[in-house]
Amino acid sequence: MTIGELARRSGLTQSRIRFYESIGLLKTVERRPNGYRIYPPEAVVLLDLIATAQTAGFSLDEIRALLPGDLDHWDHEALVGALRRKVAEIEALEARLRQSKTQIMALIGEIEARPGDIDCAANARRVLSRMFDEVKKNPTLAADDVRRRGTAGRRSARTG
Amino acid sequence: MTIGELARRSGLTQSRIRFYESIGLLKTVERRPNGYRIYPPEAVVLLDLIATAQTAGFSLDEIRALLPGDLDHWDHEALVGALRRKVAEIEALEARLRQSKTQIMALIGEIEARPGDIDCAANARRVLSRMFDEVKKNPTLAADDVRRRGTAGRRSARTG
DNA sequence: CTTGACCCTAAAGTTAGCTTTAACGTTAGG
DNA sequence: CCTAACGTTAAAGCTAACTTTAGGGTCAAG
Repeated sequence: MTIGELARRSGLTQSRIRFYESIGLLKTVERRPNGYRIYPPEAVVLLDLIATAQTAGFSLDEIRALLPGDLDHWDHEALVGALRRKVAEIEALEARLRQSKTQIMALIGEIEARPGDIDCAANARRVLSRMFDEVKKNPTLAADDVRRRGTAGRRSARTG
Repeated sequence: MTIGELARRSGLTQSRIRFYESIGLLKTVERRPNGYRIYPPEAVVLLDLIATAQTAGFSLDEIRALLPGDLDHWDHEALVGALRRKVAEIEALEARLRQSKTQIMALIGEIEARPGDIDCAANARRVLSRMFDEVKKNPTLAADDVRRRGTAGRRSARTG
C-alpha cells in the first residue's frame, strides 16, 4: 500500500510516517520504480504499536530500542524490564502530582481562611511565607509534568 | 543587590533571571550608571515564588497572568480560580496515568502468562491483539505527560 | 597595568516530536 | 492537454523554558 493509504489506516500523518523513517524508527521500505514507498500490511500494526507505546509513555528512543527487527521476535526480557521501569516512573510521577495537589489545595485554604478584615498585604505575606515553608520541606516536586500539555495531545491533525 | 547575588540567593541562574525579564515576567529593574542591574531584596521572594509556582505546574505564561504588579496586592479571585483549575488538571492527569499504568501492567501479565512452550510468534500476535483491543476501548490516554522528563527537572545548573 | 571576577547584549542552540513549506515529479480521469 | 490528487525531498519552523556563545565593558586587587 502507498503511504497515503497507510496514513489513513493507521491514523498517523504521512509526514509523521516519513519522519519515523528518517530517524530510523521504521526501516527503509521498498520503493516502486517511480520512487513511491510501498508498505506491507503489517506496517499498520507496527504504527499502531508505536502510537500505543507512546500513549503509554515511551519516548521514540525507547521504542526504537525495544522494537525487534521482526515483529514476531521480541526480546521478552528487555521488554518486560522496560515495562516495569515505566510503571515505576509513572508511580513516581503520581507521587509528585499528589504532592503538588496537596500543596495547591493547602494554599487555597490559606488564601480563603484570611482574617475577616481585608488586610491584603499582611495576608499576602502570611500566605507567601507559609507557601515557602511547605515547599522547602519538600523540594522534590513534580513541575515539568503538570505543565505543558494542552489537554489534547498533538495526536489530532490528519493530512490528506 | 547585583544579579549575581540574586542568582546565588534564589538558586536561579543569571541567564534565567535575565530571560524572565526579557519575556516580561519580571519588570525591568533599576540600573547602576554602568548598566548593572540592581535588585531590591524582595526580588528573592519573587523568584522563589515563580519557581514554586512552576513546581506546582504553572507555566510562565500562567504565572505572568497571575502575578500582581505589587506583591502585596493579589487578585484573590483570579488566583484561587487558577489554583482550582490547576488542581482539576492534575486530577485529569492522575486519571490518565492510572489508565496507562493499568494497561502496562496488564500487558506485562499477558507477556508473562504465555503458554509453556516457546511459541514466540503466536504469543507476540496474541499479546499485540489484546493490546490494541484494550487501548482502542480507551483512546484518551496520557502519553505526552509520562514521557519527557528525565526524573530530575532542568532545575539544577548553577552558573557563577 | 594586568588579571580575574563580575556585568552587559543579541543571537543562536537545545530537546522532542512532529508539521509546514517549497519546489518538483507522477498518475488517473475527463 | 489539463487538472486534481497523489507522491518525493530537504530544510525550516513550532513549543517551552532556558542555556550557550560571542564579543565586549567594569571593577577591585596587587
